[in-house]
Amino acid sequence: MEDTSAMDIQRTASLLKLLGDPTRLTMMKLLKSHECCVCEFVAIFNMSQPAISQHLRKLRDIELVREERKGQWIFFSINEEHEDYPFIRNILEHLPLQDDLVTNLEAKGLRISCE
Amino acid sequence: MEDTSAMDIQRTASLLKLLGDPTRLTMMKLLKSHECCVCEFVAIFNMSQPAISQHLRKLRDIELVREERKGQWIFFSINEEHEDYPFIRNILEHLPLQDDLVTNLEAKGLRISCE
DNA sequence: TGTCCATATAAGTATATCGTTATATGATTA
DNA sequence: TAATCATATAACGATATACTTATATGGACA
Repeated sequence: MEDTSAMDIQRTASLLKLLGDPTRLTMMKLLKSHECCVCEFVAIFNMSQPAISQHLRKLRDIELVREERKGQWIFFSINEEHEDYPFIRNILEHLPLQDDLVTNLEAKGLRISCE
Repeated sequence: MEDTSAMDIQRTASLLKLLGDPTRLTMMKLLKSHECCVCEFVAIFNMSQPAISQHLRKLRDIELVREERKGQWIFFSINEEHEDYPFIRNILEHLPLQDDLVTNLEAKGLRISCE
């Protein structure tokens, strides 16, 4: 029988491992203040669309983010209902705002809006 | 308003990556309440001595832990002076105590003490 | 001084991770 | 319905990671 506290360590370690990638960590910080769609992330990170899609899948697999289709696009947002969200929010609050990434997108006319 | 002591995304990501390993995360949690030497970790994690040594080196490389020789042994402790220690402490406080690992060591007579 | 013991490093291997390009999927819309 | 667009998946390669075993190092102390 496994010790339940060891499982907590285990789960926390895999959560931290997921957040321990600069692309995913920035994604999470960004999503804390803005919903974003895949193509926006592609523009922000200057990375291929599949690479972005794979990062988002990892975040979604453990339900750190949610997706919602709006018109042509699928928007991702932080799942504030996640059991570990308070813990995650704590981590994200230690990071500098990444809003300039979105501002730059807007400046280039690449920001998607669905109003 | 965001916390003023904002951490660099890149540096935070590599810190989280380091902590995102169950062995190292447990080590850090343990070190928060007990100094431990390498051979104690070997007994606790049931892992080879070089494996333990390599994990500790990673933690020491970014100065999360300090080492101090006491007699034959080298004891490791948490570096509370680390710039990011408050952040790290926050993470560790989210974890269940791992003191039973040390208690079990004592029960087996494997706990090293230097008095 | 020489031996012993704890720890560190070296070298090698298996697996994981993160990117790529090519292709599939599936909703939207013309 | 067919074309289009955004996104997902597949397949693959390069590099990183986390172990292993073998060996080196270096302080403690007989």
